Amino acid sequence: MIDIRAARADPDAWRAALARKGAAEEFDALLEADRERRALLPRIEELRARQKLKGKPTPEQLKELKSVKAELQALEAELEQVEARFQELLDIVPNPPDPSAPDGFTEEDAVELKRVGEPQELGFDPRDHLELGQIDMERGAKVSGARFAYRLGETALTELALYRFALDRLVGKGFTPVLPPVLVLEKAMYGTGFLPTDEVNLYRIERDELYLTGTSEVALAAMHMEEKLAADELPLRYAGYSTCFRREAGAAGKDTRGMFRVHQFDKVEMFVFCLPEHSREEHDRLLAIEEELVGELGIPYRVVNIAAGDLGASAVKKYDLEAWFPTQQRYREITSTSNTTDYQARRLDVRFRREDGGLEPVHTLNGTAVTARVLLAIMENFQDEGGTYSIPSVLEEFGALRKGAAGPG
RNA sequence: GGAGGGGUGGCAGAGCGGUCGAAUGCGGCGGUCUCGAAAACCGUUUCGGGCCGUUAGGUCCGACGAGGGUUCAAAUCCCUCCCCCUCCGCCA
Repeated sequence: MIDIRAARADPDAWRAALARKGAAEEFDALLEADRERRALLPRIEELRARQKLKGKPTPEQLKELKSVKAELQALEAELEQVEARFQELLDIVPNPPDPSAPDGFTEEDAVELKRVGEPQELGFDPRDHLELGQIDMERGAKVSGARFAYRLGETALTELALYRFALDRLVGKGFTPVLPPVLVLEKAMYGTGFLPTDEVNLYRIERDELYLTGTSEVALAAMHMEEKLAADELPLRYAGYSTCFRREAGAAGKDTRGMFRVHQFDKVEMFVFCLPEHSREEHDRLLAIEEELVGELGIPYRVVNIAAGDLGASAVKKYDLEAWFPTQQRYREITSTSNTTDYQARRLDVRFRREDGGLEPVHTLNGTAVTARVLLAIMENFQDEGGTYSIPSVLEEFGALRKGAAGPG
């Protein structure tokens, strides 16, 4: 949620920034609800003050108190409605974008920052991951439905090596490795901003009122919810490894072949809690780490700066790292890192204490280290004419075999 | 799954219809004392919000696991839910 007092103090600047996310009207409505709320509050507080009494009331006082109560109940009912509307708007007004996020509302409005590595001239028709790896989508569909994959044999080992490689590198950079829960309470989903807006993309366990997380970001961010951190323990940097679950509700018909877009995949995620004055540099640092990992693997990629209107509600700025996929003849997203400043921290109520004693929300950031998609990029980019692919040597020590086997197992 | 106990300030722990945002102890912070420190003593020490004020601050409201109810009035009484602890059973 946004800082309503800051917004109230400088409404024009906030409105202009939010307009770039297409949320100017919601912002206006929020300010209006805020005004109504603040008109009502003093009246209620005054009545509550009158209601207070030490000791037993006299009959005359009792009569007076009963009339105060009636008046109070009417105003409180009114306030309840106003507050509900205020809260509803506060839930949906997004974090205003950083000035350095480009204008625009679509994927195409993203600005390319750089390209690294040359896509290889293969000189033959490239095979995709289904032809190169031991991946069984048919049985996945039989057992779990569309968009579920079995990875077998060497493919399974190589995928695991990839996660182990990423965790190893992150631990070397001071990240704490975490195996988090993947089922979380509603308040964790709400606090991280996936609810109420992304409800349709979440798997929900109705019987136990739990949600399956679409990224370990949720459990990592919520780990410190309702906590007061000490300034000197920041930044806290975590590297979570977990399976991720997504309904992909808006993606019908998109990326339907293979395991490029599935309901269940695995991911190593970076998550940082830091001081507000450090979040920009932390964001650049997360991007640098993503580049380093993909660079070590030798995958050709580009970096894009996502347009303001294409950002999620929480992010003020987002970089995507896109790998070259020979069969698609284009760059596709493999990692993404966002600075969510104090937006998540406010919702989750994660604060820290300054030297002078003041409590304020921390800043939070997230970034993908690797996902199964990186494996697909490895397969496609390092394949040979015979239908096998070579594996980056850095993965060998983590249990990947030197050569991938050809064709499904 | 069964039986019992409990959730109050940074921690421990009282309070069990009004004078309680809350005794007391510990811890923290400031001070006195001291060459310095310890001890002792004095003071201070929750969070959120509204309004007033340029600031310093003032003032009022709310919060005793969460939500609802009773009452003029709830930490205190009633209901529902959540969480924690102990024992037993079950599973790993």
